[in-house]
Amino acid sequence: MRPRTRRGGGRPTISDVARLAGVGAITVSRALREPERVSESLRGQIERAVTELGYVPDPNARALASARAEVFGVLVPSLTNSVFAEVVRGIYDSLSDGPFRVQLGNTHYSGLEEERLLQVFLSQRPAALIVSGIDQTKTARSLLEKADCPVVQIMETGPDPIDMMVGFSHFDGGREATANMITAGYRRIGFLGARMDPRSQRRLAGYRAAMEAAGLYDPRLVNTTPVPSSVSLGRDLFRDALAKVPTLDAVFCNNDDLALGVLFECHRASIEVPQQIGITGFNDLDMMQVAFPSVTSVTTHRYEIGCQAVAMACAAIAGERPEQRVVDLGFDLKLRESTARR
Amino acid sequence: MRPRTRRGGGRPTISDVARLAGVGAITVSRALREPERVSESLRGQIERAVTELGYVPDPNARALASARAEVFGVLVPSLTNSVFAEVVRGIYDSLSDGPFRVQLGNTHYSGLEEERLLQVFLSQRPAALIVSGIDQTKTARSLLEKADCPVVQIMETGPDPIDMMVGFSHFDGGREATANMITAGYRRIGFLGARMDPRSQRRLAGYRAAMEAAGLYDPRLVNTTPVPSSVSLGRDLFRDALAKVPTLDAVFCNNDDLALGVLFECHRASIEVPQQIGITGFNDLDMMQVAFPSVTSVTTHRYEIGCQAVAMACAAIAGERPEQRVVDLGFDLKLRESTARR
DNA sequence: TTGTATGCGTTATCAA
DNA sequence: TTGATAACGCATACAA
Repeated sequence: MRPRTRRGGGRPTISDVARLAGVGAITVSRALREPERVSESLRGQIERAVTELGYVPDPNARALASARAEVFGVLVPSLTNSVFAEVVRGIYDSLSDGPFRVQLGNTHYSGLEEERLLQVFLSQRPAALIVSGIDQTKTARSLLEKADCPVVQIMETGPDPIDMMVGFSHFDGGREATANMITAGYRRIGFLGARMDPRSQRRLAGYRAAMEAAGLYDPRLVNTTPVPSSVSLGRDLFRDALAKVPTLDAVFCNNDDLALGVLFECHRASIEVPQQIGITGFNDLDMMQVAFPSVTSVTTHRYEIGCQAVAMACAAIAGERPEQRVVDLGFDLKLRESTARR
Repeated sequence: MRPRTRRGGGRPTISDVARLAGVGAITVSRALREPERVSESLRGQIERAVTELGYVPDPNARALASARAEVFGVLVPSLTNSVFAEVVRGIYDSLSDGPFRVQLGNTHYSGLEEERLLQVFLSQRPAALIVSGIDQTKTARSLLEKADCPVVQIMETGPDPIDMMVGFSHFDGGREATANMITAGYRRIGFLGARMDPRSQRRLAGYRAAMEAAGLYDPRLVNTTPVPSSVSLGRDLFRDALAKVPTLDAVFCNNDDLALGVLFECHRASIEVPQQIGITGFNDLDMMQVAFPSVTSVTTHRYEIGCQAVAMACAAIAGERPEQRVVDLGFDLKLRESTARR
């Protein structure tokens, strides 16, 4: 019956450090978290003891004792969609300095999955939560409202934020992209959309608004599918659209993958871009400006959205009142060869 | 002086459930983790109590008490590189059923970053660790060897695994891709490489082996840069290569981004593919088969690597001895129009 | 199969 | 500025 058996596997604890430094455990704890509240002499001794023992705080014990984990819960609908991958990268990069870890969840574009993951995340008492979009289910929204931590909705702006928001207007993006093609002289402008999540729906709404304003809207021009987006799907949707409306003279694509599929299909079928068909994409991936012809697209500030979301959450954690709860990072319509008719 | 103040914010605890169900706390704990070890009648009462109270176990308390967090630490060099994004997706999907969470870290292709993150991850006592590549620093390798949890190295196979491995041979991939172009009749085959991480280096080594075997190797054919890969970089590297070796008649690209950049540049400069220039990529993104002309590439089983890594780690956690510690998932060379000369 | 006592490593509370 | 004590919520060890 060994009374001093350590279950944890012999890692040095805060008490070991305290003993070596000749101080109380709580003083070590403070020296680590709020160094300015500990006298300089003790601080030195403690730092030395920490180094000598190779002490690393146990985040689990810390979270249990303080009822607060140093974790940012992040919920995105997809890990491979490069748009979200870049947002996530922004979040990680912004958080890499501080004490916070990231807990990433993939909702697969499902509201129910989001609810489930929210429950899991909440059980850890995260320091902040970042969720994608503004269309949470009633249950999810309620969970987020009750969460006693900052919440940032990202990717979109809209009315009635749960707490804070960073994003841009997908409706405006769709409208401007479409309006530009109308200005360029295109008339039978099709809409190609995959997945059709809420943000895609709002880009479609923007397209429709622009088309109706010009008296050009025709429901037969709209081609959508719930299938996830891909380059090959862009090709297929374009073929369908062309078969349905042979007079089609342009397409606004839900995203750049689709646009690329359209571009390749035009090459293959010897359809001239931008003369016979104009193309506009969305998100402005690197390849769009390299493509031949280069493709008009809507630049979105994805990485920055991630950074801004973290910045806002950190400010809230620090107790600062944000000057604005909703931040619109906007977008930029990049005009390129694919819509430069004449 | 309230003796019964709860610091944790009033969430129901396992004791609350136990009291309501009229059993001991430890029985609730068991009913949750090993239901088969609790009698059916008690199990029913406990389940009812859990539901009624909305009890959710506290993962931090659980980790502290058991000296083991239900967390898979995953280290990848990039979050946006679609190759790793898909591996990560495989990991997440495979883990979504069980109790394990994912702790994802971005090493930015830096060995030092990897060491740092490893320290952070290890402090949580993860259930398993998944790391990318086989070129860990000495320190990192030592940390991994001392970690008392399963370790899986992914993306590559090689000798001397730390614990387990899932991947394929990048050398063979590069060699076969190159050999195919030689067979197709190309002679002045250039190598285009970005980032040049260890896996890229081995693909280059495979290229070189194939070229030397055919007596075609010429160092001036090799164009590499430490700059991260992108479509635009592919275009630039190709221009450089062509300027340096005007007789260039094919390129093996480190990855598909570069290959796409080459393809677009060929379109722009009216260089015929595959007649004047043959192109082979690596990874076989969806777009490669849709491109015009379609692009030969090496399919790698990224999603499956993630799934397999999780499966192996879970087996090890369950105490099963793996039949093989190193799993080679191979690759497939997809022959397409871009190398179909004649 | 079930329960009791105790420990996990840290921080909050309150007093000195 | 520093420290003693008592949680935090759960699981291990052992006994019944």
